[in-house]
Amino acid sequence: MTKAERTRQFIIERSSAIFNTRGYDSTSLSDIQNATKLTKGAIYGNFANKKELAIAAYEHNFSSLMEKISALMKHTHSAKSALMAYANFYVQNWETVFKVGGCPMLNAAVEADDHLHYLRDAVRKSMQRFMKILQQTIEEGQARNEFKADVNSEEYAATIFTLMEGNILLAKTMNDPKYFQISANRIKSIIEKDLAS
Amino acid sequence: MTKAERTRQFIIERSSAIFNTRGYDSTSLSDIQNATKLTKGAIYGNFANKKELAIAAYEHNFSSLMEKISALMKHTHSAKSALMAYANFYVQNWETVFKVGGCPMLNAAVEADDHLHYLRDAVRKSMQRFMKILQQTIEEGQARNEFKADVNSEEYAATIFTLMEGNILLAKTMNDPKYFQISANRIKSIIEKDLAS
DNA sequence: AGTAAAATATACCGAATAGTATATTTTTTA
DNA sequence: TAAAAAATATACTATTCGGTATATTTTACT
Repeated sequence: MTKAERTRQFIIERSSAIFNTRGYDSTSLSDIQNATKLTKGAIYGNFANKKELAIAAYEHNFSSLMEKISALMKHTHSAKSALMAYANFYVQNWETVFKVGGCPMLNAAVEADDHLHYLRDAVRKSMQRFMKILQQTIEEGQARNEFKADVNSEEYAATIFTLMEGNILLAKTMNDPKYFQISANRIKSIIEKDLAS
Repeated sequence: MTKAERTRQFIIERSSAIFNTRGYDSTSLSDIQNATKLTKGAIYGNFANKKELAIAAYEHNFSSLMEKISALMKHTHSAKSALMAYANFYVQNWETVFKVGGCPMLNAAVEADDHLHYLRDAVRKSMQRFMKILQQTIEEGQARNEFKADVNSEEYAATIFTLMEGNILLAKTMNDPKYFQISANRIKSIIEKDLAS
């Protein structure tokens, strides 16, 4: 890893939480200078412009969250417990996630979808990637006869994702983590009543 | 209504969609000048600063959406159909809502909860007000023996709200209205299987 | 170790930002 | 309709914005 590559990574790591909390548009270069204690020369020597850094920061924010969740999901022995690992993730880790601004997909999507167009592709792809993992988990459950074969895996993946994102919004706005338990219970109920064979 | 009151209302009406689409922080005074064809003198003669206008614009965005939805809910004859009127609102009206930036609660909450603190109170109160309507609808259903008496009305209100907001995020990001039907079906299922007595 | 190349710092640019003081116009009221 | 009051336009702050050209420093290689 060259010096530039290390600096680039350093800038991403130091600025990603700021982008996630302040927003990708409202985060300024002086915010990044402050966080990194680097000058514009160093920043613009490693990124063509703010957009490029914003996209890199988003990818970093998304990846680090997704890795945590998918790691928890992989440590399970059934499709149900994998889905519940996701559902319970925020019950246990909401404080850590909120400290760096909350769910990157939620935050970036709101900015991207009719304002920061340059972020749209990255947000869309990452959201698709995330839901695909849920869908595959459901399909693995179906392959093992743990889940019914005739349920629409894509639809249930979307429903679970929806419940989680909506609850993040609600819990964050109300500053009350009780909602995470509600959504986890709801997801459990959906798995047991609709998915389980 | 004095001239100033009319102008104040005019500025709010012309700028509210811009705040909702571009974001409350990223919307600039020149955006507002453009939309109203008024000068800074007129704008600052009617609002102390951008914050005051942003809050007024948010209240307007929220109210106009809530009025539409609660009007549809009131035209129904049962708690179930009232809840379904909400669930189906976006199935039918997503294009109109998306044209002005989507759900004001979703958009403003993301900005408010750890950045634009001055918006936090307004967003929190409006979200609470909105969920309270859902909760009251459920409780009315319970009073009429349409719904089970022992279900937690607040919890189910939150779940339905969560499903809707999560789906707005998903449908808007993916630019695909199919998700609204999925959430409407899910809410119907919850009503029939969990709430209905 | 010395030197070329790469990386970073410094000093600047023009444009846009929110906000204000004052001049002008429009509205209201006597 | 004339004068007072209210509302709006104009012209101007100081600051911050993203970005760049160039000087300086640090890194990497011979």
